[in-house]
Amino acid sequence: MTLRQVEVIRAVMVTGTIGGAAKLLNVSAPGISRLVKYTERSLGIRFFQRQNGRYFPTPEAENIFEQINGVYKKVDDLSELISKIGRGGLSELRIGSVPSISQVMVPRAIERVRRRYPDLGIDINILKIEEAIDYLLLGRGECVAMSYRLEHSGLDFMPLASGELYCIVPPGHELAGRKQVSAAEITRYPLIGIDPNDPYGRIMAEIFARNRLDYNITIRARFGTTVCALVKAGLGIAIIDQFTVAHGGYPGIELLKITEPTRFDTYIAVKRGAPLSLHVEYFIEALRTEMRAVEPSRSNGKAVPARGRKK
Amino acid sequence: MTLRQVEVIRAVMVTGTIGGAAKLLNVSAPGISRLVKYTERSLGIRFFQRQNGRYFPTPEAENIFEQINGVYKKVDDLSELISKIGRGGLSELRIGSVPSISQVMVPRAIERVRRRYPDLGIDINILKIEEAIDYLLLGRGECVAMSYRLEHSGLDFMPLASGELYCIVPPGHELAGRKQVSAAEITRYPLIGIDPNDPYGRIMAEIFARNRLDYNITIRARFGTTVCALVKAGLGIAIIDQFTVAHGGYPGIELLKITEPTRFDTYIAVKRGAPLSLHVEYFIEALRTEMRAVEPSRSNGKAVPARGRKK
DNA sequence: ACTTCAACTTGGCGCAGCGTCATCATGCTC
DNA sequence: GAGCATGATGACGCTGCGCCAAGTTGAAGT
Repeated sequence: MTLRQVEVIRAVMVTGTIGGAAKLLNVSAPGISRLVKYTERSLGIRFFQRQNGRYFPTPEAENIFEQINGVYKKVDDLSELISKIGRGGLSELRIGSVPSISQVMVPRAIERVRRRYPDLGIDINILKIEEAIDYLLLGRGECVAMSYRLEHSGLDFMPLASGELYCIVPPGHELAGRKQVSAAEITRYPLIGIDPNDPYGRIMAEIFARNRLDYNITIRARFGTTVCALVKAGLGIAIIDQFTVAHGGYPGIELLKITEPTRFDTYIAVKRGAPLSLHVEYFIEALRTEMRAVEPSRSNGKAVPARGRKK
Repeated sequence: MTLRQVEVIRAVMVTGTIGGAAKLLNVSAPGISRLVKYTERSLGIRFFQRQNGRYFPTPEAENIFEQINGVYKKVDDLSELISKIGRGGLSELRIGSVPSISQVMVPRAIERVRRRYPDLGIDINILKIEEAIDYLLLGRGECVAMSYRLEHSGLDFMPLASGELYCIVPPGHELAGRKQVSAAEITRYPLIGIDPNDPYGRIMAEIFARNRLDYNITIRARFGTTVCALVKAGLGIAIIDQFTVAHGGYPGIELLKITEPTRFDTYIAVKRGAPLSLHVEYFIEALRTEMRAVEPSRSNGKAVPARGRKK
């Protein structure tokens, strides 16, 4: 007894004719005719009386009809539940992100996720570095997009994308309109920066350190967006990762390429050993796609397989 | 969503492994593996987490599991009902027969029916000719095995089998041990017969009429079995159709072939236009088979199709 | 550290269920 | 009696799903 048989029998009972059932099920009549006959033969039960080319149920079939409808209803319930879950219902995607990535890239990735799972509940958290570990370990979320990798035996890191750093200046600034600037030039202006104790701040600082340049942070902020706001307000210039300002993510400032090579690596952190939900996998893939799309240069060929996270 | 998929998902959930499910469903593991994967892919839902070659349900699947069990239960109910009906439960075979056929042939046919439909309720009626019409027209039964065909616009007749007539004598009778006797010889003894007004009786009488023989009925009975009993008691000899006494149906008498050709036709009568139940069709077929098996001579090749009653 | 084992996965193959269209038989309608 | 609608049947092709054999991978045993 297959579901197909139940379906077909029911359709014939409902419509009363083979052709009607065929139309109802969007198939051609011969298939229905054959399947009904085969089913009757294999079960040893006659469901229908043929009377002048018309089908009507036998007394036995009346009994069966109720049961069939019961089965059908249950299957309907099941299908509905499945489709609800298929659209993301009944479950929640809980993810975190450091501020730089959450500014532009995460919303774009989330938009993709929403399209794929319209009913999915989504919980996004902006986390500072130190919060991310607990966030994952305590199961408050499934993954965190981070701007560097830290060693922790309870976490796994997967590379996400690599970007560059830019120098941002307010419009009308002396440097505005320049194609690119060197690190040395940057140090000649009042700088707005992130606390170098913060790993994010260290990334910014590293470029000067590498070139043994002295620099002077006039204002320290914690988030890249704050930095942008301060720059926009004309309080100085700054260095920032490209993801924070991608897609015109922060209007009213100008981006300047930095002569020296820079690199800004991002990662997805997950709790080690915890299986990933389908949704979060989709999110990670979407985020990776979005971020690689703005990567400065990359052969961009191979897509990292979604589940190859071990080793 | 096919029932197969539900079945497989459930089996995997229950057993926890692909192999276990395969064993449970009596198929090989690759099929299960593939179907599960295909189903997950096509529904966009992950039912199982793969962990160290072990399957366990995702949180979503837990929800679905209940529903699947519900479907399963309903399908089980349905299967049970179907198998009950398949064994003949919930319905009744109601048939009638004239005495001559009911004596030996009907029970043998019914035995076949019982084997095929162990749970089928069976109602057998022994009917005199005149009762048969009402029996059918009022829907008291679906068919009647009769020993001749009558014209009635409300009934249809289908040929059943043709037999011969025999002369029966008590053991020790003068004719006992003879291979065959002629009609003329029979008339020399006291005869036990059926009322010639009764169509059944007329059949017996016809053999003498055809040969223009005078004969003398000393005792008149109504049923063939009564005739047999009277013969057995030594009260005379008689002519009787072979079906009544087939398979040693009436021990204690001797059968003598009659020299002249004889013929005893039987029919199945059904209400015209009324559809036949599967059971009664099976019964008719069984009865036909039984009766043709004792027919004196027939190429015995072709089986009349069960439903070819029209025209 | 190497082997072994027990799972699942993958590839290749074959059958049969069920889809299609074309054609035919039947009973109803005008 | 011609035309129409409905099913039945035949021929044929695709694909789901069965099988076996061989390849992975993590866990356990020595």
